[in-house]
Amino acid sequence: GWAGEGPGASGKNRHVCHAAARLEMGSLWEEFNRLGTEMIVTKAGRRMFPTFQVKLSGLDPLADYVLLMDFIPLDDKRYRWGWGNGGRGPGLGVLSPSLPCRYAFHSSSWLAAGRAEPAAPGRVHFHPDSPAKGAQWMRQIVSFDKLKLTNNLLDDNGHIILNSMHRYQPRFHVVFVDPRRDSERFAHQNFKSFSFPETQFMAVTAYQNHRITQLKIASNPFAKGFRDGDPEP
Amino acid sequence: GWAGEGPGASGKNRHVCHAAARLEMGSLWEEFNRLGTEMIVTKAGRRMFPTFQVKLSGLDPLADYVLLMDFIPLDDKRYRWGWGNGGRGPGLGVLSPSLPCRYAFHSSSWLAAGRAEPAAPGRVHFHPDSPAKGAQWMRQIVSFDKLKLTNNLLDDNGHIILNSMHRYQPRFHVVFVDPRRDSERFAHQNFKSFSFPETQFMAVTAYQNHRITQLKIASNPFAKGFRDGDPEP
DNA sequence: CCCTTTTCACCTAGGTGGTAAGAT
DNA sequence: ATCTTACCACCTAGGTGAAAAGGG
Repeated sequence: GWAGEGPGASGKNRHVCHAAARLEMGSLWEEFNRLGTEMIVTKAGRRMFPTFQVKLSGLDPLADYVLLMDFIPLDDKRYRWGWGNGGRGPGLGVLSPSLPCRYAFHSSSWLAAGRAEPAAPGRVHFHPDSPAKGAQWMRQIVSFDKLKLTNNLLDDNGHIILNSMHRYQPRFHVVFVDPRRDSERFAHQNFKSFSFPETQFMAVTAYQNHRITQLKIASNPFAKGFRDGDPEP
Repeated sequence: GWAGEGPGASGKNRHVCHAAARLEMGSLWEEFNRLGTEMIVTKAGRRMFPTFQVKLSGLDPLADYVLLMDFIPLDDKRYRWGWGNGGRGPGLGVLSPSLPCRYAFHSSSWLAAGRAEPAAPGRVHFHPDSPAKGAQWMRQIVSFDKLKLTNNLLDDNGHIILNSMHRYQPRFHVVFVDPRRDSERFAHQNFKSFSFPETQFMAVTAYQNHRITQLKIASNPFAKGFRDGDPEP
């Protein structure tokens, strides 16, 4: 679906006010989201799967834009995976209305386990083709497949630093490169942000929900080695 | 070594007049050049080996530059590989003083065989990081490893089109992105070109000089499968 | 005969989750 | 007990020259 701009869309520069972004692979994202998406974080950095990809429209074909992503904590909680009631029955499953887990009855689920760790330095990831003309960005799908997630607070590879067992919302920003000399004064007008709720996820160092593991194996080409059954188109 | 600018260095824009480029892997290029470098061209496009790489200096760190390459015919001849005298003795080897072939006595050599084919459309290859700031270009070695050579006159992948059995000189160009509104009028002042004689080569569809083949196998990591003897650093 | 095309085994380079060991 | 790390087999993706087949 199309993510609307956040509050305060008024007063935006004409080069971004009509910008729109459609999330690609939306049905796959939703399939993961129904189970509770998990993303692996490692010391060396791990790519996201599904990859965050958007189709852009409404840009000025002749203007320059920078595209970037960041990740914001969805709440101030730390989570753990388990039963939480001493194993006498299924977990409550959902602590937040936005944390779906249909299968809590059959297995474990995510439970709040205290306050969030201090937020890591809020890094951003610039799309490596930045800057580029609006026409270039709109020509085809924009893919953030070079973006990597790490749990290493001292990372010096420019990867996105996240806390494991915390929940995050990816955000996508379109920034107009303002050629005016005093462009800093208009910085707040020159960008537009997009947030797709179906892309939120739990950062983990190892998968907790076995259904997530199976869906990753089934849909990520690089995990084909772990598929067992007969293939399907 | 450092390639000097061509004639007419005067009148250049101050953003390029001090630009300098040092060819990387110079000793490897010279080793190939001593034997008579050959580069494979294919329908699908083939990378060069050695890869054309330069270390830049003298740019304005804050100015934008575009980097690109093109290939110019070294003469108006078509060549063929063989003895050329009916097999009664070694070939003459060198038809041009700039076409070295130390080993003509022991094997075959390149011989002129008529006038050159009509020149293919003179394409250029933009370095994919273009445009970027001078500081970015000077930070590390600039590598043209995405550049591919093809003999397909109808190529629509943007590869460099060359005629097989013809000799070429790679050229490297540094172009200052002039922010002035009437920058077209200064286009001739805003670039600087570099030409390294040790990078000239013969375009071929299959290697002719067996020594070239062996040196490629010995030095290109992707050809390691064809090495036989014991390894060396 | 000379040159080009196609296919192939063999590499480099790097993205997967499994697994077992390690850390707290 | 829970979470993290390091290593591994197994993939994708794509760059090599050899060899055989194709074309003029």
